[in-house]
Amino acid sequence: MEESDLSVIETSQTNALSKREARRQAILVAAAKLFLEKGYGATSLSDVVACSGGSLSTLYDMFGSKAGLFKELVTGRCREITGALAEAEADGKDVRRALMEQAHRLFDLVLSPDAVAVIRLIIAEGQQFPELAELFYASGPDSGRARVAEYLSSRARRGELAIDDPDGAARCFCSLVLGDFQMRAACGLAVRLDEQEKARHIAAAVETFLKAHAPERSA
Amino acid sequence: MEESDLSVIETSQTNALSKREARRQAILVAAAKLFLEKGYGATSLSDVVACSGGSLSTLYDMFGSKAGLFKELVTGRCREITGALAEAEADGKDVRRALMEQAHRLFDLVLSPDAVAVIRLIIAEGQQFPELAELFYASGPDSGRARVAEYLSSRARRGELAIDDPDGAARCFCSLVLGDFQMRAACGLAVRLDEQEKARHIAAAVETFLKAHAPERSA
DNA sequence: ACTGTAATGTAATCTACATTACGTTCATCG
DNA sequence: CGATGAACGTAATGTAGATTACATTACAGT
Repeated sequence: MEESDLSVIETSQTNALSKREARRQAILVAAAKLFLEKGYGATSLSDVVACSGGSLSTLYDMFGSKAGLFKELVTGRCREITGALAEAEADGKDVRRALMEQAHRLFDLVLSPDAVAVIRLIIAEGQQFPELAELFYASGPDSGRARVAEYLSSRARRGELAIDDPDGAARCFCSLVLGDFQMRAACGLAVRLDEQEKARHIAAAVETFLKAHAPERSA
Repeated sequence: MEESDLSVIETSQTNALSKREARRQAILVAAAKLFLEKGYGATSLSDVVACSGGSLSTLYDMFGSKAGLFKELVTGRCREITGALAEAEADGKDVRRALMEQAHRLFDLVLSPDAVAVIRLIIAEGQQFPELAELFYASGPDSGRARVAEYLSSRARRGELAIDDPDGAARCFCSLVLGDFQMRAACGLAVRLDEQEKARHIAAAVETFLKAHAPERSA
């Protein structure tokens, strides 16, 4: 029975599943909007349902509790956000250009409204959900930093940079690029930087990094 | 009547005031402990009173509301924390030494449990209390950065550093020193650094900064 | 001692949810 | 068609906590 008419079963099941999946997504979208915008405590599940359509009962059926919905939401957002870092592949370019591009990517990603809202939530609810911070850091900043460190190492091996502690250098690079903008944004302060100021800041950060890690001329 | 026996009036008034003041302080201390430790939402005013002694009525009489108590508490903490930066005065020392000392001060201050708890609260309740972030940044990081910028300028004028944008350089210095430790701490992740690692990190930050801003030899 | 004022303790009020229960609707499947 | 189970909507239920009201007490100034 399970094997014979897969097609029929599949269509019906995919219909059912996709319906359920659609509800699920709708709830997650609504929850994202409300949680990220108003915070955990200030968002009621009735609000979420009012915004997503569907019923409270379904929400409880799917997520079990407010905390369950929240955790699912934040972990999903973490994956999305940190996934956006993966596409680097700048092996042929010269170091300055590669670092500039990486710096822009990093800056834009970390200061995107979504990422800011997520980190704000993680900080705000860190007492109740300590797992979230660990998860976020492991999948985001830490793996990103490791990638940067690896890149720096490879360039150091070719003599294009002077790096003795790749991990420290990577931290240094990220810190220079991000400055205190992330913290300011997390605090809710408007980070007002037009494109020109942003470009100037990033260029300065990269130049500082390069100057500090320039290979010795006489060696 | 007002002028004649000031002393008597004063003693009685100071007694009364100091009593009131004592209550006030007790409440603020208890509130600090609970708010900083458990967060705004998770702390009830009954908890505060239970911890401070006195009565709920007095609390309301003095602070008007939960939000009022919170604001008073956080602004007070901001003043205390940021006040601790003021004593620099390192004019005779050489640049490296002065920067090292400043870096240590900055690092210890920003990562002190109190400062971490305060910034965590500011971030968590930023939606409800946007003033707090502005106040904190104005009195803390911004004025601190300005002082660093001024110092760097003065050394640049003497040719001991190459600085074209003092404010940018100050941001750079602070970012290098703090790394992402502040954000990690705010997220509740344990920042495990023994004294040696800390010293190494700070030394590396200062060296990086100096290398990037060394005055040109051939000029 | 007498009075007004500030401080206390207790308990009532009110509101806002999280969570659960239940009766209804609707589509899918046999 | 009739049954099964998901999804729905609504309305309890229960709790927690902010805020207020009130009756009582301590105490300074006369």
